[in-house]
Amino acid sequence: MAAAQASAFIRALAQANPEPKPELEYRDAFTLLVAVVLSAQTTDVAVNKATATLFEAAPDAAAMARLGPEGIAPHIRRIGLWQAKAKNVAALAEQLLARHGGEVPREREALEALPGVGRKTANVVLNVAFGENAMAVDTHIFRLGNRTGLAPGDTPRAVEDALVKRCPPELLRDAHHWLILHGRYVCKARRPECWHCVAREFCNYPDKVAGPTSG
DNA sequence: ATCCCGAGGG
DNA sequence: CCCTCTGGAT
Repeated sequence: MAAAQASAFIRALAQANPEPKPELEYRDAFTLLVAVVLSAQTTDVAVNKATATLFEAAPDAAAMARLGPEGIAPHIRRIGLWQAKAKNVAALAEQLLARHGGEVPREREALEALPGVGRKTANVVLNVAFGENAMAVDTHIFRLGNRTGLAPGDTPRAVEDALVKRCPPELLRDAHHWLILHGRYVCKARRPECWHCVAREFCNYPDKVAGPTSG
C-alpha cells in the first residue's frame, strides 16, 4: 500500500470516530501504565472493572507500593494472570518511587526496564500518555496491518515501524485507539465485517466480506 | 475451542 | 524460536 493510501485509510477511521472512546479508559501515565500491565491475556472490560476499585485504593505509585502484592491482589482476582500481575504492579510502583521520584519516566529505556513492562506497554504509554512518536502493536493491530496492507510485517516490530512511518504524525496518537477498536469490532480475527468498514475503499484485503451471511 | 491491547525466561 | 502464567466471554 502506498503512503497516500495509508494516510487515507487512517483518516477514514478518524472521520468516523471524532471522539474515540478508548477501551482502556486511562490517559494519565500512571493509571494507563498499570492498566496496560494488567491487560495481558485479559479483556479490556475486565481490566477496567478491576482498576476502578484498585485506583480508588491506590491512585498513585506511593499508595500502590504501600498496598503491596497482597493489597493489590483482591482487586484484580477476576482477570487472568493475576498472581504474577499483583507482584509486577507492586514491584513496578516500588521502582517508580526508588528510581523516578514516583513519576512515570518518559524515556523508552527507563520504561522497558520496569518490571512487567515490555516494548508494547512502553509504546502505549509513550504514545497515549506522553504524545511521543511511537505506536504500540497488539494482536489486533498486527492482524489489521497485515490483512489490509496498511502496515505489513512478519514481526510486531516490523508492523510498528511501518505504522510510524506511514501514519500522519498528527494522527499517530489517536490512531492507536482507532486501529485497536477497528481491529476489535470491525476487522475482527474471525469474521471481519467489511460491509460496514469505513476504510473499505483503501483496504487491500482480497476477500472483502460482502455481508453478515457470507462470512 | 478460541481468543483477549504481553512479558519474561529457556 | 518456544513455553508458561491465568480467568472470563463467546
